[in-house]
Parts: sequence; C-alpha cells; structure tokens
Amino acid sequence: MNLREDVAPAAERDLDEAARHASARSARAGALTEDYVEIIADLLESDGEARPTDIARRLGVAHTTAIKTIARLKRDGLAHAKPYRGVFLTEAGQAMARRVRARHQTVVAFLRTIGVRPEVAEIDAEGIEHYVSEETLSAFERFIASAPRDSD
Amino acid sequence: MNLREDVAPAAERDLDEAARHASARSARAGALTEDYVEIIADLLESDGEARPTDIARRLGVAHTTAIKTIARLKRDGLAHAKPYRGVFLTEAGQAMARRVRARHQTVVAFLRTIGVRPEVAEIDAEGIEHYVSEETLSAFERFIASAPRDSD
DNA sequence: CCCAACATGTAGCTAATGCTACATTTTGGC
DNA sequence: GCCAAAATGTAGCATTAGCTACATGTTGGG
Repeated sequence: MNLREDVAPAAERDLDEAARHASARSARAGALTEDYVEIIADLLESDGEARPTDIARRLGVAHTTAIKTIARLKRDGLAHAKPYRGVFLTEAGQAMARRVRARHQTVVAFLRTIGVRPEVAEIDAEGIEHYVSEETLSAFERFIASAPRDSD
Repeated sequence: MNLREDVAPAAERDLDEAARHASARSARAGALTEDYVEIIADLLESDGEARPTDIARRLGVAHTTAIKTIARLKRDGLAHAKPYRGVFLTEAGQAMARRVRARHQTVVAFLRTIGVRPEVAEIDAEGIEHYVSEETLSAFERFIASAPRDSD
C-alpha cells in the first residue's frame, strides 16, 4: 500500500506507537492473571487441590496478596472457590491454563534451542511468554522443528 | 552438591519458582520506566526537547499520567525538569536509554530474522524487550550474525 | 501588548498489587 | 473430643498508573 511509508506524518507514527504501547500495557495487565491460572492448574494436577497458601508460596508473595488476586480471578470468571475449600478453575480458566502452559513450554524450548542455558531460559520465559503473539509463537515452533537436536 | 537434583524437596522447587516470579515482577515494574526513558531520548534527539504532552501522546496516555511518571523518574535520578521547561535525562537516564534502545533494535532484528513480519516484530518487541537477559540477548545477536540476510 | 489558545500542572478519584496486624476457621495429635 | 497450630480470611496502609476536572502559566496573532 505504501511507497510513502517513511514520509508518514508524525501524528500517524505517534498513533502507531501509542497503539503498540497500549497493547504492551494490556498484556502487562494480563501477565499476573496468566501466572495465577498457570500455577493453580499445576497445583490441581499435582496435588488435587490448589490452596491459597501454596499459590502464594510459589509466587513468592504474602498469602493475603494471593487471596486478593484470587478474588479478582473469581470476579472475572476464571476461577471459583468457597471459603476454606481451595481454588478451582472454570472452563474459561482451564482453557487459559492450557494455552498458557503450551506457550510457556514453547518459549522455554525455543530459548534452549538458540543456546540459552536451561535455568536462564526458565527465568526469561517467565517474563517473555506473556508478550509473544501467535505469529511469533509460530515462528518459534517452526524454528524448533527445523533445528537439530543435541541430545534429549 | 547434588546428584539428587530431581528429588529436590518441594520446598526448594517452590523457592526457585518464587525467585523466578519475583524477578519477572521486578522486570515488570521497570518496564514502564524504560519506555519513558526511551521515548524521552527519542524526542530529545529528533526535536531537541521532550515535552510532557508529546511523551503522553507517544504512549497513548493522558498528559497528567505522563507528568506523574516523570516526577517518579526525577525522584529516581533518571531525569530532571523545571516547570514548563521540558524534560531531560541525567547521565543515568542517558545510559539507560542507550542500553534500552540497543536491546530494542536487537529484539526487533532477531524476530524479523526468524520470520516475523516487521509490524508484528515491533509490537512484540515492545513487550518482550524488557524481559530479555544479557545471556538471551547474546544468543539473539549470535543468531542474527550467523543468519543469512534476505535483502537489505 | 494583550488575550485566547494551548501547554503544563494540581487535586482527587479508581483499581491493582504488594504489605502487616489481627481475627476466625479447620484440623490433627493426644 | 478438645485445643493448639496451621490455614484462611479481613482490615487497613502504601505505591503505582490510569483517569477527569479544574487551575495556572506561556506565547503568538491581531
């Protein structure tokens, strides 16, 4: 569409940039939610229950912080819980958990493939995973599939 | 110390995971700061001055939000400004700007190299860049250097 | 040179995420 | 079966980042 891309008026460039920042901002807001959902799913799978104290310990925050955020998850239809009875995921929560977990694994595997050490890959993935678009995720998968494997 | 790494007690695994989350949390907290510093540096370079209204427009937020965050940058020794006189970066702010800009370019170039479209690379980089460790950044650079270039 | 338009700044609200201090509920050991 | 310890929950505080409404400063056109 555009031979004139580099003479785009400043106002238009600003709009683009503002949109990019707005998108990063909303991903940032969703990142914690994804972390909680992922951890709850893990605990349900490994222990059969997800208790606020365990969730808090995994995140490294006070249990009250976890309780407050769990209330938000409930309000947003991702989890349900009755007092003193542990936390469970709704269908929407489970769907998010599946998506988030798959993405996490892809990002870790990708980083390792390009030569990042496993421990560092885990740390960086924890931050990066929330900001990777479908398109970039596909590129990661394509790359993993095409790369030679060193051991396993 | 550890042949028994995979029988690491649950408490220890939790500590590791908590540390990873804590690290992601603090990177999250620094992300906005880096965005501001990067934008201020851009504006100083292109326009010779960085005015709160322009910064706000680039970020897509109200000017009051920008003013409040600029006050935080000042408090943290990254910027200085006198009322109605625009914003400038301290030495620390300039150093951060250089680092952030270089990292941003590396991330964008890397994403494009693995086949992500330019517009999407820009969007994803805006989120990803704040969470990339030195080690991962090096891996990106190594990869870019070793990859065949398609045009340029 | 003055006043209207625009930029800048202040005040005060909401919401999210962290915390500590304290209260209540469960539960397991004796 | 009771009681103490552990888990859970409530209340209230701080900080950050967003907003709107309003007040003040700057500046350029007539």
